[in-house]
Amino acid sequence: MTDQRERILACACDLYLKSGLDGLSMRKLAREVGVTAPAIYRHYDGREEVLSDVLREAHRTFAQYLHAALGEPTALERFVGAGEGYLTFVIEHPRWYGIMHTAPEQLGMDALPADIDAMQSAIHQFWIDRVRECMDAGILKGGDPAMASITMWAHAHGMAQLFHEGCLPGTEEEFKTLFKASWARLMAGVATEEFTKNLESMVLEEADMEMKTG
Amino acid sequence: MTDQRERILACACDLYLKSGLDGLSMRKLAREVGVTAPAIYRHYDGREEVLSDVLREAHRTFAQYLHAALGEPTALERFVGAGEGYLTFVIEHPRWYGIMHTAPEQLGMDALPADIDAMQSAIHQFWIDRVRECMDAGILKGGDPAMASITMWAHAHGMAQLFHEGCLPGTEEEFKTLFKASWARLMAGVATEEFTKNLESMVLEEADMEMKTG
DNA sequence: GTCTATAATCCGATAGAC
DNA sequence: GTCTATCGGATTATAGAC
Repeated sequence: MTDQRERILACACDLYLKSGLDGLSMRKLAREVGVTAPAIYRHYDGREEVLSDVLREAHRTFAQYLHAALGEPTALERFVGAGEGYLTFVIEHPRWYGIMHTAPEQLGMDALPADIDAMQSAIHQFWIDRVRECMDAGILKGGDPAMASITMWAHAHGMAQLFHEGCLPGTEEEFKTLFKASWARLMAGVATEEFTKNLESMVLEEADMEMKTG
Repeated sequence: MTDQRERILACACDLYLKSGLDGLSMRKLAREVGVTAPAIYRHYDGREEVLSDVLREAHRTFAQYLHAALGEPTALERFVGAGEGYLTFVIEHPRWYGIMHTAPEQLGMDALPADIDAMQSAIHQFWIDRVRECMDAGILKGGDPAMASITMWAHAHGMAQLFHEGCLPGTEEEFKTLFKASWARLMAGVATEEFTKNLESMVLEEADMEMKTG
């Protein structure tokens, strides 16, 4: 029954979110479902396939948090809304955020399943679209939206990681404030205007040239 | 003999750098050293203590990469040099970078040993000092150096993570270029000047206020 | 579809001989 | 200091009865 497979997946998600990757074994999963271990193999080929489904659920949930911003009327609000969705997901679902950034080999896979890879690409593309919108609206500086989105993506991802590692002091609420203040610094730039003038002509254009020719 | 303990540590580092955390078991370590497993316990209380020493080596190496920048004559060059040291370490030693950002519990420890915690603090402080120098030199905008350094730290860390996860396309050399271009964007800011003017008066000051009163 | 039973591996750690 | 031998536990996964 597909019914039972869904029950198993639900339990697998619960178990992972509660105990982490190491806590998600076929035996414990079976106990959680209320059957014995071999019964799981009737519905899943092995642990790897279970993890794939859990990972799929993580991406689905993450995409929901982001797509909520699509209801906003302006490019700026969709941009900010997507950022807030990201931030909320990071705070509310650290474990799901974690598995999404766990190397496939560590999950016992040689490579990511194609459909999950496609979900990642779609999420990445969603971000690029939000950035392009804001470029067109004169909110973000012009240029390649994919490049600018990498900068913001890296910043957000780094903040999330440092928070989850406990490298940033404070509670969740303080982290939210810290995150937004840091984002604002990224928007405005950390260097002085005088220095930036020199930097832009020296480094930025040179690097963009290299990227286009390389 | 301390001699043998050093040999074991060297093998443990090799083994970890080659096979990762899961590949570093007491049995495999013993085989690598050329003895049997119980012999390791004469020099180390257990796996946890071995991992502590490996982690210590990672921090030592990382600190060396950063401190090389202290030979530079100006604040800007020390700042840039530290950034390049960071980038080089990230590229040359992904596994060591990885273990430095692995949760203590995942290493089988309840907490980080005090001396390693102190090494982390020293590294963090080193960064804040470089930022403060550049603020004093008029290169970076004024404010709390610790806050500005978090923004840059998060960006660099995020770039490193995305690179190691394979989320960023390209070779190591292309990543270097990408990293520097992204850094330049962080220095100059991603938003337009018009938008930044509004943002600064709306969000940034408000957030800084919250941080100071909170 | 689920069960019992079990195979086959791996692990950390220890006792006691030498 | 190192060995052999072993304990006690975990895991994935399968065979075959029901």
